[in-house]
Amino acid sequence: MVEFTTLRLEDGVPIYLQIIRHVKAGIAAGTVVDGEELPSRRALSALLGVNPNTIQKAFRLLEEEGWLQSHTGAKSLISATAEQVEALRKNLPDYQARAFVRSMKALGATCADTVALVETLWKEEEPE
Amino acid sequence: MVEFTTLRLEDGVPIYLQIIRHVKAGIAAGTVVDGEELPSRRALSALLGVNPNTIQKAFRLLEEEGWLQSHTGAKSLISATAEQVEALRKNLPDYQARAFVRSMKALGATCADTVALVETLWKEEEPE
DNA sequence: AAAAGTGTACTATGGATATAATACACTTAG
DNA sequence: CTAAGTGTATTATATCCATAGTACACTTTT
Repeated sequence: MVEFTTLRLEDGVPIYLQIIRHVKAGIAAGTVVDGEELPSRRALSALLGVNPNTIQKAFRLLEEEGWLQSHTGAKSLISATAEQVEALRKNLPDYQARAFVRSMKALGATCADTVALVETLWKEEEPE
Repeated sequence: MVEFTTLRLEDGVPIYLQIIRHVKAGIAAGTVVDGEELPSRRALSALLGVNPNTIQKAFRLLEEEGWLQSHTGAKSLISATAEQVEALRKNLPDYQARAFVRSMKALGATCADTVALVETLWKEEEPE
């Protein structure tokens, strides 16, 4: 069952996008695998305190992108081929890192300062 | 005059927020200083291809936060005390780095991998 | 003084996001 | 089989973002 208890919704970003990214991040990290079961729309709606239509929108878009399969009446399952996973694992971190580097350069930071900051925060942030 | 020619608008983030962040980043980087002149609402509207009301919203919020001063009929000027700048220079990079570290952890990346990726992209990205 | 430029305000419209409330067909568990 | 759970669809409402057009007072330039 795909976990959503670790998903903390932040405002400023559309909820349905945060749900989509959470699923993709799980697939890229390997904690979510092909064939795995997803919570129902209604259950996830209750868990996150979000309207069922918002969950449906996220799941519908994920299905259109080929990351899950749904059949009326049955539970939805993750769908991820090896090629899909590999592409995701390759592109997702790269994309995020590029945006980060760009923003840090805009702030006038140096490469060394940025790396030091990342290393410091990496250890500092919640040891799980 | 505060420069906006380097601002490349991306979609998915409200335009008025991108304008606000661009100004703040400039102040934090030291390329935008106290008393500096801003382009008029109409001029910046034409430059970015954005509605004047959107520019006005960004400038109004910046003024409410104390980053600029406007007087009807006259041009708007940057307002940034030493304390404001120092706080910005301290908090902005930290905030962005935290979000980055969190997202990279969600993708299952290691600290070493992340640092290596940042260093690689830092050199790669546009040498201006 | 006149004209141009600037800040500011207002109304109206359209699209995206999110909520609310139903409704129905299908699958699964009892 | 029956009931509960599930996916799916629909209509309506509210808010935010952005655009469009207009208007007016003030400042600066000419």
